[in-house]
Amino acid sequence: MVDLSVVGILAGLDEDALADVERHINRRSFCAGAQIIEPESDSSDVYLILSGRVRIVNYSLSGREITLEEIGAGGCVGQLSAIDGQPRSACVFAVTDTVVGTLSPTNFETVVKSHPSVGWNVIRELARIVRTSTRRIVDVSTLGANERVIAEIMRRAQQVADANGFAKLSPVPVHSEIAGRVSTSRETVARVMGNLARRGLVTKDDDGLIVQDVRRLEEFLSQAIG
Amino acid sequence: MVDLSVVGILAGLDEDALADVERHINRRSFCAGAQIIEPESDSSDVYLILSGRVRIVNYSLSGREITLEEIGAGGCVGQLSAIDGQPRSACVFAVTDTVVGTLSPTNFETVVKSHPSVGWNVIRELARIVRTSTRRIVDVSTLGANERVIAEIMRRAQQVADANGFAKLSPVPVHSEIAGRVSTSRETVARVMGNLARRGLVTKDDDGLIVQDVRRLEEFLSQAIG
DNA sequence: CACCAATTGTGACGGTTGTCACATGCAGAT
DNA sequence: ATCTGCATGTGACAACCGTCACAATTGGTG
Repeated sequence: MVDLSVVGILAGLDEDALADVERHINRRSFCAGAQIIEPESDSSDVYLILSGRVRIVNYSLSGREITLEEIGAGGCVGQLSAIDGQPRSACVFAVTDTVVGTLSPTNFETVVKSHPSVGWNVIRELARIVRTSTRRIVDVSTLGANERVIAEIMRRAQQVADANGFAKLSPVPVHSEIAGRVSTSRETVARVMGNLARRGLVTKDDDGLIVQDVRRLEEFLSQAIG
Repeated sequence: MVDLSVVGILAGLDEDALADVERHINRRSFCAGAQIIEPESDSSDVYLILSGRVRIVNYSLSGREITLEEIGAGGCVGQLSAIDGQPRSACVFAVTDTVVGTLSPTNFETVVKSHPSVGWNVIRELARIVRTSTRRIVDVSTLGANERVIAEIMRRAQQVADANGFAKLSPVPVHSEIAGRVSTSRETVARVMGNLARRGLVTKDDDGLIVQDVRRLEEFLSQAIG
C-alpha cells in the first residue's frame, strides 16, 4: 500500500500528521481508461494520486478533446471544487491503472488550515497551474497551430535534454495526444512532425522520438514566428 | 489614506494583525496608464491594490495585446513571482489612478503562513484565477473568434442582468478592449457588434450598451455554435 | 466653430488550418 | 497468415478571420 508521503501537497508533514490525514482518506482504484471524475457530478472530493497517471480533459460540443493537464503519482486533482464549492469543470480519467486517496472538502480545508506548510504547498501548486495556463493562453493567442506544435515538442525536449541539446522522448508521443494539448487537429500535428523529420530536426528510432539538438529546434521556431 | 482592510486576501485579520501587516507595506501611487510591473524586472513584490484599477496584459512579438485580467481595489497582483520566485510573466499597468501597497516576497510568505485565513484567501483567489483561465483556454480552443466575442458580451451582461434578462453595460465597452480579452482583432469585434445590433440583440444609448434580454443572446450563441 | 485624436465601420484579400476522405503501416490476437 | 484496430501520412477544399486600407463618427479642446 502506497504511503501518503508521496503526495506533494502533504510534504513537510511529520508521521503523526500523516497518520491523521490517513484516517480521513478513502482509497480507490481505477483501471486504465476509467473515468475518475465526470463533470456534473456533485461530489467535491480532492483526489490524491498515490500511483498511476491521470489526465484532465474537456470535451467541446463538437467532440474535440482538450487536454488541460496530465498528472502522475504524488499530484492531486479536484482541488478547485473543494476550494470554491463550484461544480467540476472538466473530466479526469486514468491513463494507467491508478490508485487515489479521496479527501472530503471539509477535511481538505481542515488539513490545509491546520498545517501552514500544506497551505503553502497548495498555493505553490496552484501558482504552477496558473503559470502553465497563462502560458497556454498566450501561446494559443499569438502562435499559429503549426508553431504551437513545434513549441510543444521543444518544451518536452528541453525538459530531458542533455548538455549537447540531445533529447529523446520515449515512448514516441502520439499525435492525437499532442493535438489535444495544443488545441489543434491530429492532422496538423502529423504534417508538422513530417516537416520536422524531413528537415532532420527530429528522427525516430524504435523506442522514442529523438531531437538531435534542441537549440536547432528553438532556432527554427523563432524564425518561423518572426 | 485607504485602509488595508479593503484587501480581499487579508479578510479575516483583526486590527492588530492588520496593523502588523501595515508595518511591512510600502505605499506607491501610479497615474492612469503608468506601468506598475514590467516583465524582466527582477522584483518579486506583491502589489495590494488599495484604490484604482489595473490591467494585466501580455504583448505578443507582433505587438498584439492580450489582456489576462483586470483587477480593481481590494485585489492583488504579482503573487506568482512572490510564490515561486520565477520571473514575472506579464506587464501590469494602471487603468485609472491607482494606489498600491507593496509587500516583499518574504513578508508575504510570513503573513500567509502565520494566518491560516489569509492562506485560505490566497488559495481561493488562485482557484478563481485557475477557473477563469481554463475557461478561456476552452473558449479559445473550441469557439471561433466571432463566438468568443458574443460569449464575452453575454458573460458581462449576465453579471448585471435583472430578472427579465435586461442588462446595461456602462460605459460602452471599447472594442479594442474586448478584442484583447478574447484574443481576436478589433475589426472582428466591430463586425460582430454591428451584427448583434442589426439583429436587435443589443442597442446603444448615450451612456451604455444595452442588452434587451440576455437569454436571447444565449440562445443566439448556442445556435451559432451548433 | 474648427481641429485633432480616438473610436468605430467596412470592403477586399490571402493565408492558415480544420475537415473530410482515403491510403498506408504496424501490432496483437485468433 | 489474416484480420482487426489503432496510429500515421497526405491531398483537396472551403471557411474563417487577421491584416491592410480607408471612411465615417464621436468627443473633447483651443
